[in-house]
Amino acid sequence: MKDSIEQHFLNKVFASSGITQEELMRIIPRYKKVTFEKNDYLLKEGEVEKKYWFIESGFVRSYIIDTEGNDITFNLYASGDVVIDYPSMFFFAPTRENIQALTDCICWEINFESFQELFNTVLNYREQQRGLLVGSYFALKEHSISLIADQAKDRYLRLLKMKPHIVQNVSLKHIATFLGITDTSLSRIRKEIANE
Amino acid sequence: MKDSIEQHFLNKVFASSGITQEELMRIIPRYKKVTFEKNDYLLKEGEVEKKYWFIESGFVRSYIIDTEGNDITFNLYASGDVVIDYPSMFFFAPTRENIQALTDCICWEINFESFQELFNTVLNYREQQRGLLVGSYFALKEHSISLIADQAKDRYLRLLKMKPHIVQNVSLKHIATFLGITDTSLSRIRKEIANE
DNA sequence: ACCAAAACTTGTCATATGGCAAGAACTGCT
DNA sequence: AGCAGTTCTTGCCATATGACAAGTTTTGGT
Repeated sequence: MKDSIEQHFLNKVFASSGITQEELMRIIPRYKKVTFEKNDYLLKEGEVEKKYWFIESGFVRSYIIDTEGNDITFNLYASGDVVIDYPSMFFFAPTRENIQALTDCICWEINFESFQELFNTVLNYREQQRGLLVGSYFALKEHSISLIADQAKDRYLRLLKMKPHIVQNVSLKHIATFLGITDTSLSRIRKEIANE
Repeated sequence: MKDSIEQHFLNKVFASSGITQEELMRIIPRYKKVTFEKNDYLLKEGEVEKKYWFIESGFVRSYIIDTEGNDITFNLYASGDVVIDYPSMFFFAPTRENIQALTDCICWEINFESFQELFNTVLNYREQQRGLLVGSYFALKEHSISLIADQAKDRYLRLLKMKPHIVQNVSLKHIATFLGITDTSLSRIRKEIANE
């Protein structure tokens, strides 16, 4: 059993999910504290890793290499976020993306077997975790709509508003590809905004 | 209880999910056959409709109106697909999109209460439905990557390969906005492909 | 503190795609 | 069959963004 200071982060994660103290006592021991150093990979393309992580501290990036060899950031994660490749976790499908620590990170890891047991036996955990999945879907949907409907500048302003800590802590080239543009264009957009 | 001909579609849907005959007998009565006429709305923006549908026949489109008033197709559905707005179903959040029948449709509907009961009591149903959600996430992810990484022409070719029945049955203006381009550009792309 | 590497900016020019408007082809209704 | 409305195509020009390359600034390791 972890000491109470270490549990503090997980307590926060599961707070306000309707999860009871008794359920918490079953859930928390299933999560294991792990650390990653800057540039470590949480997942590499082609692997099947049946685990996922909550980030307590640090920044993480997922990316793919497209058909022309370009490195494209698919998602950016910060403290409090869940890092999970759903197809890998649930379909045993090889990951299509690389997930890499941008900074040293403290994470809480759970493997598929533990997850599955909690999911099937703890009602509120099931609800909460399904909610995480729906939330991921929703975020991706909003991002995808933004890619179609908004100008690059508006996409950047939206990210700046929604996730200022990401913009402040991640290099512009990664933010650029996440927004579907080049670092050159992002640089010009930032200049334009600064001159307004 | 529906007659066996009507059940044929649902039997197919749940086949190969590890669902037993006994479980099927609990699941199938929860789905209700409903029909939509061309142009009927399954869901309208701002509503909270706690149900979802399997499409047995027909075509369905979801779309949003962006900040400049443009109608943008967000998804296209055909026979065998699930039509669901996850945030509405699970978060009780007002739908951000309109979902409309493009043709007359036969669908199988289940409401949230029935879904929730089956999800919490039928293990294989739970697995299968979670799989649907993960599958939706995966499809959206691939589409989103394609929006960033591929040229419009490649996105069109990809859709043509993956969902030829959609391309054949849905008007080009809807396909165009789904691909993130205008109908004008799609028309030019099609001409270019035809001349190859 | 110094140097190399990485990150960021800026210039020039190229290109994919959009906006608009006109015409052609198709569709559905009576 | 005929007309109206919709869908699709095409031409012209505008514009957002990309590609490449050179310069500047920042960062990190020793």
